[in-house]
Amino acid sequence: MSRPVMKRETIEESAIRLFATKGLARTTIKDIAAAAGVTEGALYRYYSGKEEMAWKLFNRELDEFTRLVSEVLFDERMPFNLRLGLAIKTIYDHYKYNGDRFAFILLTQHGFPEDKLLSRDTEPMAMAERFVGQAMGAGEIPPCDADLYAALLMGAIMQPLVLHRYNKLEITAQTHAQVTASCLRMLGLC
Amino acid sequence: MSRPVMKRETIEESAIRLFATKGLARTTIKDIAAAAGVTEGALYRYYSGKEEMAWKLFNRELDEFTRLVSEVLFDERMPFNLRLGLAIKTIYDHYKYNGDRFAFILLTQHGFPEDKLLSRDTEPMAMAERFVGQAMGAGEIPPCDADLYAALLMGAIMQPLVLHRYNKLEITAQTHAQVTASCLRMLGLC
DNA sequence: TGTACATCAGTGAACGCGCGTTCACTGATGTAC
DNA sequence: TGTACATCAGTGAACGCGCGTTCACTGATGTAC
Repeated sequence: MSRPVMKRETIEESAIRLFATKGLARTTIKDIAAAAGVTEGALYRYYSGKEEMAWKLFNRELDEFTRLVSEVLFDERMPFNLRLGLAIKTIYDHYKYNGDRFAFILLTQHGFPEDKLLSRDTEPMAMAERFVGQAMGAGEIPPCDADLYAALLMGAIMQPLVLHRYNKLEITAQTHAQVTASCLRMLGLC
Repeated sequence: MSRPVMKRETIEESAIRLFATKGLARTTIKDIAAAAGVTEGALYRYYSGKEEMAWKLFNRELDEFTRLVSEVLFDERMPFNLRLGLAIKTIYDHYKYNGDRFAFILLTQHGFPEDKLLSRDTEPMAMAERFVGQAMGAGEIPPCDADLYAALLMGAIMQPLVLHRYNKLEITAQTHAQVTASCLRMLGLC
């Protein structure tokens, strides 16, 4: 048995939840510590500071998201339209069951300094672009700017989730299917 | 002639530019004052504080944007598809010629406390929803959730601009036309 | 088994600095007469 | 026209507080013998 009942996970969950709801800047170390039931110093056993913690958690969650979606998006046993549909279902499910973790990467990305954002490698955008590129190469999508279509796709898929987070849009069990249908029409991938 | 050469506009322009590039939280009063060529106290002649200034500027810019787009989006002399195309052109032009002002409303919205966001009335989303609703009522768009389609539309239109701001996507003179075509396909409005 | 020591997650109080804010003041411009 | 005064945009220095961070310490758990 590992030595004590470490509070690391509790701290990280509290931080993510607060970052996702109040934003990076408005969340203080004191907030996080209180939510996690520890004192403020405890945080520094695991991270060198607030900024580093936020950035590491952000990368962890974004990598996890990209991995999850890539798995179905590039499963070559399925046709492209089915892959996209499953990817969208995966995204909406992930949002449904991990609202805070998802909202964290969805809403706080603009809170980091630009140079940090630019240094990331496993971008979701690169993933989307690769998908569109492959479908285009296979002749399933009319020739186009893969990166522009990737942008349109990501924007359309994510915006409903942002709005839902602000209680401005209802999301039902059918929503992901309607989003999929719309995206397929947009891409000309039917 | 109004009394002195007031620095108010300079301060506001500097603030918007800094907010748009560094974000609300990372921009200090000292930054704004330095960029505007005034001392820090000058700001308080026009605003009661940093928060109030940011919020007022945000509302001003968002209202201006909504007004601009509404003008063409609800011009009943044109058919719906033309209206949407012109609205998208208007948006992309506004971004092109007022990059900082646009990026300010595009990127800093998640930096305000949620209750402030919820109190706004002239939402761009409401505008988009109204447009989709009208087109649907006229039988030009197959029946659907107007609010979901509005979300998809807004997401698709805005995402390329966000990415361009981070140097992750090129935008050319033809981009807005490609975006329009994609959106029309998505809505089934051809 | 019991005793002495090592480890280390978390404490709690203090620190100090960066930040937003305040305010008595300046000096240029406009107004009264 | 000239003189005395009012106005008020912007100054500059000080303030104070909220915040992230530090660090000597505690006490529970594991290890050596």
